[in-house]
Amino acid sequence: MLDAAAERLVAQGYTATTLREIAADIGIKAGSIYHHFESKEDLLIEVFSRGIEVMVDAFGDVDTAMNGCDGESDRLEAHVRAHLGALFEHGSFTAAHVTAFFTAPEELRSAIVPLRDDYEHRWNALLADVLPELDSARLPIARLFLFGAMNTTIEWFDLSGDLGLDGLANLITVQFLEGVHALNLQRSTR
Amino acid sequence: MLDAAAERLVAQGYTATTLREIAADIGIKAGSIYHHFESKEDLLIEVFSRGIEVMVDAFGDVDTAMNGCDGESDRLEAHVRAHLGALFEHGSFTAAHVTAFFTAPEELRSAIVPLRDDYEHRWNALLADVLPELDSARLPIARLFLFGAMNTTIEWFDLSGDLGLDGLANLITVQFLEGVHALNLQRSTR
DNA sequence: GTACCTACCTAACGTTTGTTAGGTTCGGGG
DNA sequence: CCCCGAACCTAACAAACGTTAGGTAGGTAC
Repeated sequence: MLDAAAERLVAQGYTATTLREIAADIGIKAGSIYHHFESKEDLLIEVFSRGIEVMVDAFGDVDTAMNGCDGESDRLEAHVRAHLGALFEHGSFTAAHVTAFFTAPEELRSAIVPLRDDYEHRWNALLADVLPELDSARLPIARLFLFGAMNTTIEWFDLSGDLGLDGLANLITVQFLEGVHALNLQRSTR
Repeated sequence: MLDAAAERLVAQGYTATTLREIAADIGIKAGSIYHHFESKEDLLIEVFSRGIEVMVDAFGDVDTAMNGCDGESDRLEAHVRAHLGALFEHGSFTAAHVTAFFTAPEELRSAIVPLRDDYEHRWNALLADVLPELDSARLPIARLFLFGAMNTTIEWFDLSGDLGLDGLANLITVQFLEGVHALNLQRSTR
């Protein structure tokens, strides 16, 4: 049911996602949803929260898997890969979060913002490690550029194409670190 | 009235934007809108179209203003500045387009897509000029990265801050061309 | 003065939305 | 066997939506 809600969110945004549709998707009636959640807002808060949980978990998994043994740029690429994985490989929760979060009403958003902040802080810390020479005032901006590049991929990236998520992660990372010119060196650091 | 509709679109997305609200914003009643437009869809198609018009016009103005006399990276930066200007300085049409387009129903979107394609082709041509050594298969991907960085600025950039749109355009351009490391060289090419 | 047009309003229509109250089914525990 | 709770359904509610028919005010043209 949370999966169905997430997919509707991706396709239609907050307001256009109706409880009757979600219910129909899983073969029940709209009123039955209220046995599990107190309201539409309650249900979709859960969806958005899980979207962040998936991202945070993926981030943490990478951190524990590679403890300081690899190069910094490989470490960054692994985290980019994990973020893309959250977007494309772990259901629609993260995709729903990224696409529909800003279509949700303010009071719902403010309940989620603390979780978002936590994830953003992790990325800031990672970027501070990987790019120690970068002006700390520029660090959040660099992160936002990177997020922009990663998150808009849901609008165009074809999972079934030749590139694959590994290739995409490599492309985004080298482009981020070294600029467009480096885009020719495909899979160079792999 | 189109301005009011655009601002509602930015704040709430397609479905949550109601004709009664738009009408109230400009001091008339909902029914009166139908004297100017045939339907809600008709009205919002006009808003989305103008969002692209603003971008295309800004792009064209730069092209005519600087005919080959400047360096390629300055030319790119000028176009980035123009795109950001369309987002922040020419009403809410472009902002509405970028944020709410994907929340609109399919049949509306398909009426707008040709205009979007036109704008994207202009950028592809520009990037092919500025980056002649870049693999042409990677060119649309490079453009999407750049669009991602530029368009997500509406979610975080503070127009009243110290940086300004000129500074932001410079930051995005050098980051795009040379990678994050270049972010320290603020306003270097100016 | 009459005719007409533009811009707006009023009042309602049918539909859809989130939500709720009350009822049904069914499996497991005492 | 009885009871209870979980999971679901039916049927309706008030509110809000896009949309429409018909009416009104004010200006312009002849």
